[in-house]
Order: sequence, then C-alpha cells, then structure tokens
Amino acid sequence: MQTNNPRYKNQGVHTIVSLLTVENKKFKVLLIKRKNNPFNNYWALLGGALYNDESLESSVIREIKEKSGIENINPLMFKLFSDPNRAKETGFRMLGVGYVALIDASAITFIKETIKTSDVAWFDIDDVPELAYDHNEVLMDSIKYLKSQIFKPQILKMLFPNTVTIPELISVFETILEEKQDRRNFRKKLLQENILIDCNCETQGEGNKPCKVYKINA
Amino acid sequence: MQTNNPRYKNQGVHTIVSLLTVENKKFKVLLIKRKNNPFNNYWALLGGALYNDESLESSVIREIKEKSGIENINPLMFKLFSDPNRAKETGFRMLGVGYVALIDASAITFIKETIKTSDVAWFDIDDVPELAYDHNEVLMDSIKYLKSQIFKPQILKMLFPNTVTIPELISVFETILEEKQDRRNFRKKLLQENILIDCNCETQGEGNKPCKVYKINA
DNA sequence: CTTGCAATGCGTAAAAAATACGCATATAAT
DNA sequence: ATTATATGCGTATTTTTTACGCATTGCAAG
Repeated sequence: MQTNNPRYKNQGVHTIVSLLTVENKKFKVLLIKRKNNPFNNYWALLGGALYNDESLESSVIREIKEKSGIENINPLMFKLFSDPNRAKETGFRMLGVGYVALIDASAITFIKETIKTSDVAWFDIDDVPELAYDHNEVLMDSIKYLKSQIFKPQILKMLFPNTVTIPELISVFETILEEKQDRRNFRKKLLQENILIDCNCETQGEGNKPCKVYKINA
Repeated sequence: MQTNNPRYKNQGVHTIVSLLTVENKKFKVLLIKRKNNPFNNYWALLGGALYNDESLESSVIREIKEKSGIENINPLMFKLFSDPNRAKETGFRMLGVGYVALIDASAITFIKETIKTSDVAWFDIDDVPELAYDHNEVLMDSIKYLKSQIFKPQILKMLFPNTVTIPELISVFETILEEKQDRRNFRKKLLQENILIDCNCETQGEGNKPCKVYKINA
C-alpha cells in the first residue's frame, strides 16, 4: 500500500494528555521534563506514541500509569491537533490526539510517593512555563473543553471516584470554573439530574454540621 | 525516531468525507465504487491518504475536487475513527478522520457532467448499500453531526453558496432534519441571529408572491 | 375582477429552562 | 448561647423555546 510512497511515509500518531487535578483550591496540571531532543529539558504534557495494536484510550491509560502510577482513569478525547508542522522538529508528520483526564486530590498523595525523580511535577495552571511542541495550546484547549463538560458523570467520576459531599463539589467546581456557584441551585441541579447517589451516611468530626455523603452515578 | 520500532510502524492517516446534498427534497450522499482490494467493487465514501505536507482540510478539499470536480468547499471535521482494526484489511493501522461537506443542488448538475464513469454516484440516504470499511458508521455519524450543527453559517454557506430564499431554506432543512419547521419562528431565528444578509431584490416569475433574496452571512 | 395560493412581516401566548434569592432548621465546636 | 456551615424547601424573575394568530402583498387561473 502506501508506506512506500514518500508522500505518505513517516507519519505517526501520538496522544497528548492533559492530566489535571484540584488541590487546596488550586487547579493543577502534571508535566514531565523531557530528557531528549527535540525540546530537551522543556516541560511537556504526558503522552506518547500510539502502538499499532492498542486503542487511543488504552495508550492514554498506559501513559498515565507509567508516568504517575495512577490507574482507573477514564480519559476524554477533546481535539485533534493536525497542523503539518506541529512536530516538524521530529522529522515526522505526527498527528496529536488530545485527551483530558482528572484525578482526585487523594490520588495526588499517591502520585507524590510514586514520583521519585525531579522530572515529573504538578504545576499551577497559572504558572505553566513554555512547553514543548504545541502543548501550551493543547493545555488551554483541554481546560476550555473541561469547563464545558464538567457536569458529565464521566468527568465527575474521575474527580471523585469514591464519595463526595456537596460542599466538596462546590469548592472544586468554583476552582475549575473560576466563578461562584449558588449552593441551592447547584444542589438542585445535581439531584434533579440524578448525578448523585445518596450513600445514607454523613461525614463527621469536621467542625460544623455533618455533610451527607454521595457517590457519582456513573 | 520511531518508525524503526515495529510497534509504531505502518501507521497512517486518511480522511473520510461524507459529501451530502439535497436534491428535490431527497437527501443524498456521493459514493465511489472501489476498484482495488480490499473491498474491491464495494461502494465507499470519498477520502484518501493524507500527504505529509498538507493539512487534513486540504486533503479533503483535494479529494472532493479530484472525484467530483467541485471546488470552494469548506468541510467540517466531526469525529476521529481510531479502532485498531478498522482497516485491518490493508495491513496498516489507519486512523480515519471524518469530515462532512455539503454542496448545493445547482452544483449537482455540474458534477453530473464531470462524472463520466459509472464508479461515482449519488445515493439516496435511505438507500445506501453496505459500504467498504466502517463507512456506514461514518456516514450515520456525519448525519447526526450535521443535524446538530445545521444552523452554523459554515454549513449554510456550503448548502447555499450564492443566494437563498427563505422557502428554499425551509425546504432543505425539513429534508435534512426530517421534521416540519414553523415558517414564522424559522424566519425570526435566522434574521435575529444575523445569519442572512438582505440582497434587496426578489425572485420573480415563479407563480406566487416573489420571495426576498438573501445571502448567507459567512 | 374575484378567488386562491404562497409569501412577507408583525404580533402574542404558553411552556420550559436557567438564574436569583429567602428562610426555617439541624449539628457541632467554642 | 452563639457562631459557622450544612440541609432542604420554597418562590420570583428572566431568558429561551415553541406554538400559533392574522393582516397584507403579489401573482395566476378562473
């Protein structure tokens, strides 16, 4: 077929993963420091080449697991990056498939133990340096997409894989959306749309009135 | 880099184009008959391999021009088809990038003159045979996407590159959406959202009261 | 020249969805 | 007791969507 034709040779696909979290009301992204050319020593989003026999999603999951130790991720594709020159430094025509994934704050602790090297780190979204390739653009697009899809159970489940309380949800939403949410409407919406499952228990020992505990319905 | 690693070898990208039109209140798609294996003699959507130095969109435009003679197309990407086995018959790992494009009824006449061979033809949407690869799925997805985006100027401009009247618009919308539109609300919406530009002239000699002539604002 | 058809163009009314906000009450810590 | 923060029920306002009424215009066919 076609790989013999120079017009089609040297094409490839890689995934680009915007792995985000919220910790202490700060919105953060996981970056890795490149150890090869091109863009040696630049920070970059997670990602890597697609294997022939795996799906894009498996590739993303594999990549996240390798670099952060995190499993049980359900990433979402948000955009295809296809500019012919977007990775010209490699000498290949690479398509980049953009994915967003989220992890909950408790997993961050776990990641911190996994990460021994200084080449993987969380960056505050407002404090991201110039990244390799077109990754700054990819990151911005991923956040825009996330904001538009934040009420989707698939996303909420990544942010809160186990249990949640409504105050926790509000806090995380306000951080990501960068705007205040009305308590009453917020709660009404989540309950009306059957996004939350009542666990019939409450938090305790946290100062004020206990919160009801829910699970994300997904 | 990576093409030496068998895990990444033999990857490629091709575009798949759902080229649609409405003629005499029938919704139609342009198909070509394959003359090679795999899927020899099967009908298929337009499309082809991506060249290294062209954008996906250019590839689509080129493909449409080669096969139909039509130019001035502004296609829209709607989905990435990435199943590892979706083109296993070729022996390659091919990503398929799905695009929708539309042409106006007047261009159909032009295409008919261009098409001399029996291997390119318009099919009624309800009468599409089993297609090569995953093209039946691609076609269905493209129509679903089109329905959801039909009011976008980019799409309207393809359907009506020159001038339109509101009755023409309604007729085409009713065919594509498969449901009746209310004349008054339809008109209100298009005018309120500044989708139409008044050309200050009217149709004539068509029986009843003349229609105002508009251009799509895009 | 009247009548019917299909268009323009201006309405309003009802229904549904999104947004703003009031307030009574419960629980734990101080 | 007071304070802080939750639950949970409510309503009012605004915006958007949908449904539909009707007077008027221009052409064609009888």
